[in-house]
Amino acid sequence: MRWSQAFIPTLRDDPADAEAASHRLLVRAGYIRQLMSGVYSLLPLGHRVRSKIIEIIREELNDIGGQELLLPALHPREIWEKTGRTEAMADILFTLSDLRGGDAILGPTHEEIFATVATELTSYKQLPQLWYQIQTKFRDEARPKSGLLRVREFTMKDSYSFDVDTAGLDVQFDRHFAAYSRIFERLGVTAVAVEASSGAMGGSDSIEFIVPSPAGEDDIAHCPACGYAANVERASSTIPSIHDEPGPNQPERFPTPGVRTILDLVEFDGGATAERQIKTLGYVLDGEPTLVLLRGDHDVHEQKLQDGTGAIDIRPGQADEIRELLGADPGSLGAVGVEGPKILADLQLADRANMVTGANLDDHHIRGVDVARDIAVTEWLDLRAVVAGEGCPECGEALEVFRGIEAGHIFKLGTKFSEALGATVLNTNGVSVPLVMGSYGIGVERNMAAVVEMNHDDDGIVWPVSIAPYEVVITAVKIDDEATMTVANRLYYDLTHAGVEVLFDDRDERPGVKFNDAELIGIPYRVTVGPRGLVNDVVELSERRSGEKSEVTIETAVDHVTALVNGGK
RNA sequence: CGGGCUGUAGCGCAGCUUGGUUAGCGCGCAGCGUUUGGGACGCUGAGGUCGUCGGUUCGAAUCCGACCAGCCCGACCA
Repeated sequence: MRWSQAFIPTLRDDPADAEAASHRLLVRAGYIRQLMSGVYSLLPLGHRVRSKIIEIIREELNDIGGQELLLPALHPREIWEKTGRTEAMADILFTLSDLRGGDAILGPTHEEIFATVATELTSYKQLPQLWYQIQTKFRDEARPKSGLLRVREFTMKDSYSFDVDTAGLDVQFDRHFAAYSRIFERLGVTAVAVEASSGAMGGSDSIEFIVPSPAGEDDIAHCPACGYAANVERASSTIPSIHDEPGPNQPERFPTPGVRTILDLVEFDGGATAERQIKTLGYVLDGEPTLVLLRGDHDVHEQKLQDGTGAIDIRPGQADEIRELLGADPGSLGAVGVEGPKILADLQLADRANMVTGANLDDHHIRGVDVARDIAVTEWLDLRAVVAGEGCPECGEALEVFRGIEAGHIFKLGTKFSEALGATVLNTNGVSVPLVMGSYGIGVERNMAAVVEMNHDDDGIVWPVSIAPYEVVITAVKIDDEATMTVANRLYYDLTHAGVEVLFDDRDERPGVKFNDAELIGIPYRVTVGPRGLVNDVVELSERRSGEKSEVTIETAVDHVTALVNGGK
């Protein structure tokens, strides 16, 4: 491509409000433009990168036996009703109606639709099957942000496996794990596999591939000693146990004027340290008032609350709801003697005694609380958010917590979708059994952004050769110099015919502008052609990532570049 | 969904408090000239329903109201 003819609108100024480095660079370098909140146009450079990412994914999926198909983005609502996910995913569904008044949904994911297609499978002899598509998803995120990292319309490679039993599922799951690892390696990102919450997908197991980056939105607990890694939505940890002094035979109420918080009670004369307090939170789970109990210095993790209870709609109770339920305002709540609402207690409260909690009477607390004796706990759950420094559940060493981008996610679904949609086959015994499914997703544009997050410097993007929009840029330093243009044109022709993707900077710009633009858009290699080198029959070859420059003769330039490009793939 | 903020030329912004000629600046863009191996300079010029609708007023980018859009923090999120 001749740059003078290309649509590459680079910008001098940073776009407003671009907090993520990848967003700022992709906009400045002319890859993307925002159309509306969470919706982006991909300009030619962006489209080229996207296409290359897709091709890598496609190759790896085909390699593990995947067959590509393409399902609609527009779905009838009634299929989604069958699995209950019009409820479970209600807050992100784009919905619309057609001219006949029918309800439709823009697909946020495709388990239902693939399962519907899979009803055509009839025998175990047809299994295993692995189907995938590369297609546009729509999710009405409440708050899109960080450019391509969190959007409302995006391309996803989603694959679905169908097996007659869980052993088959395990095989397909492991194959995806391997394929995803290769994909991220080829894309030029480090992705850490971590245990994750399955959320609204349900199912038994899921693994996320996380690209470490402060621009991400997931927190990962990681053990540097043994390699344990899990999303904090699911991570557990060990903490030192607390020895409680024996308390009174009965809990006793005492006045605590003005005490509203855990910290207030720590500082209150006659109060208690946070470890000796019970924190009582009022939640509403699927419309049902519920008390959530944790140690005073621990925080609830709502995803754990959701996963532990199976509730779909979770929200903190309003002040008036809590007062109606317990008779006191937040700040004086407790579960001692409470009957009626479900009481969920964090595992760390088990066996604790002589603790302090709210009395459900403003300005009063209760001390000497023995959890087992005094509180009618409905269910014990792991509800506590893991904090850095706590012990690894596998080996006990101190955990680290880091931020990352969810670049891929693989799920063992089981039979939830196949049962709901009637996707069954006959097994070897002639018995009709639901297909055992897995689903596996990679967000294409999000990975584009993740690559940029991990591969940039002060001058701009540094693409790996594998997905660079062009592999080489030829910079003609002086376009009105006949010798320069003769050599540059020749190189452009020869390299292109050698199979190298070349961007030929033949623009009427000053050299500094051309160098800076080439670095901003991140082309891995640059061949600089100008009078200064041509007097010695050489051109300059430079590598974007290292900045290293070398001179090669005109005759050997094509071979050098071709070797570099092929070596970089 | 709660809180905060912003909409003025392709991009980044000033002007609004205190209403009053042809609404400005930087970058970018077009023409001409000088320049030319790391973001050049001069001259000339094109480009704006001041987010939308309504109100107040002799007069609204400016004051008032509603709406729309976007951004940030939080909540939420396969």
